[in-house]
Amino acid sequence: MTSVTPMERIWFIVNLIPHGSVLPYGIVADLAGLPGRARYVSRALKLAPDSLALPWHRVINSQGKISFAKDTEPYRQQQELLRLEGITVNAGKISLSQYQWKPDLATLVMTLPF
DNA sequence: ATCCTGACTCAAA
DNA sequence: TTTTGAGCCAGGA
Repeated sequence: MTSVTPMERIWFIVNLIPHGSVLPYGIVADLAGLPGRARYVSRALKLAPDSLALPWHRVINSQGKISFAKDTEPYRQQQELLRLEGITVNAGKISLSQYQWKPDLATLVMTLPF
């Protein structure tokens, strides 16, 4: 009996976000089957082992903004990683209508380990 | 159990 | 459009 923990579900979803795309915390939670737990997503990313090499920078908040204070190193790092994928931060925001990943749900569900 | 914290969200102002 | 405030929900002290 293999059990997939809530945190592992989140890591799984984040790992699926394509290069050049982003996804809000709340949507990641929804796709992971954990509606209403956006804050849990941020915690899961913080605790994720580096060995997983998750594309954590592709997760932003629902307002299209990076959720780190803009005068911090993590903020600058995330902004740079996104820039390398062709995603620009204008006036502190990222265009969700332009970059948000919209997976084919029917296909996605079949790939889920949960 | 109680209180505080946070890589969140939504609605109201 | 930006800022607040209340709501939210695990974790940790």
